[in-house]
Amino acid sequence: MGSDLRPEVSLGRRSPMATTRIVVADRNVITRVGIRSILERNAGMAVVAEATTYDAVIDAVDEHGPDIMIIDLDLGDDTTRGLSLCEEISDRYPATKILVLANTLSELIVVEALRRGANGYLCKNDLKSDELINGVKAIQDGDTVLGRGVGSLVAKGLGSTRDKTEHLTDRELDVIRAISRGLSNKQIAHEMFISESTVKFHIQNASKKLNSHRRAELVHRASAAGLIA
Amino acid sequence: MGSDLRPEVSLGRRSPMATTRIVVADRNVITRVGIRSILERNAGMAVVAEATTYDAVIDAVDEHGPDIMIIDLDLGDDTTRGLSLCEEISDRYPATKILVLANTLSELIVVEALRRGANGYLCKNDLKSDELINGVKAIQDGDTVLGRGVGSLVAKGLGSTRDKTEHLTDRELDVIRAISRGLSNKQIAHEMFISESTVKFHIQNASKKLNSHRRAELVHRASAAGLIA
DNA sequence: TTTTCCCCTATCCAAACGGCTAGGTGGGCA
DNA sequence: TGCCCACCTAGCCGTTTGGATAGGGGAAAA
Repeated sequence: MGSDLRPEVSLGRRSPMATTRIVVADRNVITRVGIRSILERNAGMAVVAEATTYDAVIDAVDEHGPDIMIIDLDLGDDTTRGLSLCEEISDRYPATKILVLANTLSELIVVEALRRGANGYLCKNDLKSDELINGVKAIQDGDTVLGRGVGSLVAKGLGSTRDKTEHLTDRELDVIRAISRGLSNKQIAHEMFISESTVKFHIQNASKKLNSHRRAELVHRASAAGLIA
Repeated sequence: MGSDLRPEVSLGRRSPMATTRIVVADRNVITRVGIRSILERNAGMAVVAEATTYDAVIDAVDEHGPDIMIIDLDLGDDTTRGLSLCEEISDRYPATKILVLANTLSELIVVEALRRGANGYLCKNDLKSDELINGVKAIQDGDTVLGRGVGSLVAKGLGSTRDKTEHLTDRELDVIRAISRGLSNKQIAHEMFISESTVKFHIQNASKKLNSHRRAELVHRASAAGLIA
């Protein structure tokens, strides 16, 4: 089912013995070293660069033009930038495949990443070594790889909530962050220089998008989706 | 400053050339491989076992009696068990030093871990390879190691909020988890087979401990502290 | 230019919440 | 044995919510 989404066939440029050149982006050394060890244990894969910031990722891709880019979206404190990064890389270097390696599983992020050009999405938790290796191979062959649990999540979301989900507006996020700090609508209104009605308006819209019916749930979902700190 | 907390001097049992035997507990392969690679790059350190569940940790320590145990508290879906694990290990194997390697930095967890026998607390994010290595060495020498940011956090918390913070009871956590799912007090009461009054009671107690005044904030704090998923 | 989207505002009402006080039970530890 | 603590229950009252409905303005895209 994965390959249906992006039906590109693998180009002939990959001879059987060529090494796959990989760039790894993750702010965490342990993870970088771990990925490198697992991949290089496998003949034919070489990690040619590591990056820890969004800008460094761009530089690394510019310099090495890797076959595959393995990236944790969560480099800075803003997952949104990681998503734009996917877009930028897949626009400028269509030949470079992107494998997102996330900490958390969030429907919102998964669909958004795929939409912006990611070729795969694996969740670090409970990932096995060979799943990583096979994932990389599959992606290089032009498949789209969704890890265990990810696929069904996306499938579920695609039918029902995709349209609602889209993404939250800036003001909606501001309001949610304020709520997470325990502020009442009145306090939020005052802080944001808007009326209480508007606060409620934003909350209701955000609630519909995240499919929640209580502000506590709203905060939790936004938090779990990595939308707020 | 770290060593002041636990002033044990290093025992003579460590000859200069002996290898340090280490057990690593983390549910994430990438992390396990990463830690192993970083440590074994260093002569004199050997990872003798890896564990991915609470029970496996106990088994591993029973079997290998390691010098150092590196553990991510977040093995199952219950950090509390990770904390009891620290207690159990430090009780039964006082010679085994415990280094907690956490994903998130939470005052609550840090103080609790130290109280229960952890000898160090490092945060994976932005950790450098040599910080890990030096941390392990320092811990083996009997020091208490608190990573960048962790120390000041604890110092800050020690004065002010320690007493209130303590820890949440099981029921309180259950209620918070239910709240995060968007349930009303009535629904929670029904689900937990208790009265609505009791639900409110638990919420109020938990709120005092986490110093919040609104259920949304409560959820957010518990979430940020890693107490709920 | 028309549509679309984000942002802002308003009013209504039932339900839910927070904060409080004041109790009762049973297990574990000193 | 008595104390502490986690757990459970009750009622009150003012405030805050959720949910619905019904608008207007401005900026950008189609």
